[in-house]
Amino acid sequence: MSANINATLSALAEPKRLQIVELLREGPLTVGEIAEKLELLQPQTSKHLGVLNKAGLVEVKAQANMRIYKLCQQPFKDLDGWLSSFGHVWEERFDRLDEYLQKLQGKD
Amino acid sequence: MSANINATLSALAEPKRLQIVELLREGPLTVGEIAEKLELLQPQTSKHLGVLNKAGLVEVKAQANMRIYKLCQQPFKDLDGWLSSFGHVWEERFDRLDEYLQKLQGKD
DNA sequence: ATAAAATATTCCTTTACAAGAATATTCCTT
DNA sequence: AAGGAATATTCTTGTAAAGGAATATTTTAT
Repeated sequence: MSANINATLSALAEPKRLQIVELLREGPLTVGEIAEKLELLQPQTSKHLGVLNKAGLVEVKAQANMRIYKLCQQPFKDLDGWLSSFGHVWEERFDRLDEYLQKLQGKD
Repeated sequence: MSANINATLSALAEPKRLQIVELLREGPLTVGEIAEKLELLQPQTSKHLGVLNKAGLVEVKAQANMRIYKLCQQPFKDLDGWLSSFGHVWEERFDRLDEYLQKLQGKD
């Protein structure tokens, strides 16, 4: 459903949001806990979580008057899949730069 | 030398730059070729390549009056490594949300 | 019903950054 | 040496987005 690498990368590119994601690796947390652990103000914590949620990186569950946020796994799997599409680049024994240079030479 | 995930993510978050990186998966290219294939103007192509270079995602080799750009592998490996640090999150059989909810219950 | 706690939302200001256009630089060719 | 090709740089402008402060919303407790 979501292989939107761009959206995932944009959401993760913001330092505070990256921190939030890293914190959530250890398990679900409420907004207040996230704000406290990362020393963020509550409003910006909520806003960042909103961005992460919109990008599909995070999901919420309401519990009493608080919201518990946890990571979604799909976008991370997608990102991992995308990264593996680079695999063959490193696999190649020869440096394709040499190949390219020879190709240039041949144009004379 | 570089495990700067933030820098890598920021550089990749820009759509055109992501395209450039995806294009370079298939091998080294000159600025002109990149600009042509992605239908970008040369100045912005150079600028995006500059950003990618500064972030360490790409390296240049001067050849005649052109510059050949190719991907660096380290940052992608780092990113892959970072992603695998999420592994244990999905591995866990039980949803830690349940665990968290029980912990909340216990606070009464 | 009211107050208080937890979270979300709005408004404003500031900043970062990408696009566009023009120009500068570098290197080759003749 | 001069001209042209490939690339880089500068300057300006427009825009998206992050931070701060204040306020609104929702839920629980009394």
